[in-house]
Amino acid sequence: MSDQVQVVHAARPTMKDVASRAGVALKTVSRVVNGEPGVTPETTKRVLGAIADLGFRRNESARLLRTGRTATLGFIVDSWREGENAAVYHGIEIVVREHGYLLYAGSTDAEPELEERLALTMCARRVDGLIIIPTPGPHEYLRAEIQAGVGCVFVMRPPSLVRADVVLPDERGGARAAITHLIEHGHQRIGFLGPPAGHRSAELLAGCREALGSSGYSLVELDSAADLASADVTAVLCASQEMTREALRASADAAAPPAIVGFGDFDFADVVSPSVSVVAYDPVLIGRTAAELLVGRLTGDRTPPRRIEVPTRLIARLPR
Amino acid sequence: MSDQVQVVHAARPTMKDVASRAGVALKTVSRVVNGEPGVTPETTKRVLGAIADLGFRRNESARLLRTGRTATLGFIVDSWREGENAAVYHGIEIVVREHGYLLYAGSTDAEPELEERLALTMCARRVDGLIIIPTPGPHEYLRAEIQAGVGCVFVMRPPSLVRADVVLPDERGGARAAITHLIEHGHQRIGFLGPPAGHRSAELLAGCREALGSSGYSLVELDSAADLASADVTAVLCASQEMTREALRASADAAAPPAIVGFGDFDFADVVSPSVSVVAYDPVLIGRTAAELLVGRLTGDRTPPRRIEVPTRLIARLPR
DNA sequence: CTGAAAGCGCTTACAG
DNA sequence: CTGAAAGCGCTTACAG
Repeated sequence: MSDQVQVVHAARPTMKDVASRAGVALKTVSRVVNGEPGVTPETTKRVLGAIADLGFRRNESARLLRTGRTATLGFIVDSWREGENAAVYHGIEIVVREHGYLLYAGSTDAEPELEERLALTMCARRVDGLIIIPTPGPHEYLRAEIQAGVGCVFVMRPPSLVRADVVLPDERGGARAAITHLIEHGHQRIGFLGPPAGHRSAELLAGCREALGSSGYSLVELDSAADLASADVTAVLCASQEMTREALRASADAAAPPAIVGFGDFDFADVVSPSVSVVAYDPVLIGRTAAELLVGRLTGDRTPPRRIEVPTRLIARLPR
Repeated sequence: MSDQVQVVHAARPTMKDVASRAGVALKTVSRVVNGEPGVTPETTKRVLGAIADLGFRRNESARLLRTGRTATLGFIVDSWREGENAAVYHGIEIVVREHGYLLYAGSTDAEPELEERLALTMCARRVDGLIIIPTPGPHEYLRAEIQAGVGCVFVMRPPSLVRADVVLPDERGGARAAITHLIEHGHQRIGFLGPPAGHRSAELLAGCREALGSSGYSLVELDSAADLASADVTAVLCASQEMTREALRASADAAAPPAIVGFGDFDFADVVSPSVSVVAYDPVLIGRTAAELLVGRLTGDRTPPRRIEVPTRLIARLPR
């Protein structure tokens, strides 16, 4: 795993080097570098000169070790294949940048073991906090770290076996809006295309049932787009971008394709065929919200763990 | 910028704490933690016991400071909006994980100032190397860092004003294949939709001209998809996903839409309408290649800077 | 087999 | 206004 050879870098000048070149004590260099008051303009100039001559740049890692914090957050994502996740990242970064943090990032391919390894590695580097799009696995391994003061915010899905903040889209409300819209357009037998288990499916199905109420109309659960034709539905709600894509492929050559509603907007949504409606939400906002919550935790917010739902809205598109 | 309040973490046990609890010297704890030979099974057991009792986890940041390296690379991306970039990231991560590094990541919104700030911040933390999808701005600011031993590999675009490794798709070859294909299908007046300046456009246009040769057929440069109709072309090559999307939107209601070829594959490419062909390349491979090159540099590869082109291939799709 | 000392590059807490 | 000492949490180089 660690097969690096020790590389001989051109030696970097340190504060000690600057001090001896300027003919002052280490502490004086530190004062100048940190802009602390109480240094003669003359001394300051000498130090600044030495810094420039040597091309000195303070080693932030050393400073942070002494300071006790790392000014670093970690972002752990289940997969870079989901288009939304890069947008979540972007939202996190906006906040991170504002507050002077740097971000470790890593992905897990939805494997619990990789997630644990990555999260604990980041904790061993003493990140101040972690934002995680969790795998379905258990998360007790984080308890000791949370106890030790590491902030943890989950995104898109709640974690299992640990109490922590979570920020996600209002899936239930989105599903309700989708089903209501489909019913209004005359659909009475609607398919649901998504994994049989998992948080997303459970929430979406709950929303669907709420919207169906006592209408008597039926919801048909499908695990594969291949079953779309035989299921005899006139519309389908897809749980993810991937499912939406599968439904589109399966319907490409259909004489009467079903009305497709996808959960989550995507870049080419307005130019696919057959046309799709989407339950859109703002993944950038999810990232921002999570990061702001985390920064709040790190700066003293001791209120109980929160669950924040970001609104969804239906973007309906008629058949082209 | 840095408005964090110092948070009181539950004190983390250190090696010193473990040592005193186990009744041994610090160095012995270090030996056990590092699996160094020459410790009695009995002593080992005592130390391990103390570690477990205290919930000790070695502070990697402290270890790395002493060691002189950080086992950290940085990835700087111009934008998370380009779908390919998350895939490049994934490729980098595969290699990073294998070699036991951790990755700082950040985006620049294609702003040179942000890139410089981010890169120098990472360098101040003493990253071992940097992988950068560069903004169009100048990159001399990196010279001192490269001199000091920071490895730098650029991706997707070469940097300006600094010599360094670069990994990118074979844009010219891709454009050649696209134009050749279009000519074979009877197109004689072909549009090019892309920014008027920049590396990508220059390479693509060069490839187009090579393929057109002395055919006498014409290439029409367009900066906006809105000009597509009036330009009187029967086909168009789009320089990026964004341009492809614009071309699709502009052609959605056209009676006779142009044949569209997009540079860069994307998730829904097979279900859009009108249909598009794409010049595909593997962004994951680009990331892997860049990371492997960088790791090579960090482990002693002193050969001159390289330019590596990853192959492209045309995925042709007939009108639906 | 085990440990006391010095040091990575900085900051903190005190003196002068 | 300036500096010598101690320390952040580890490892390195040496002794015993």
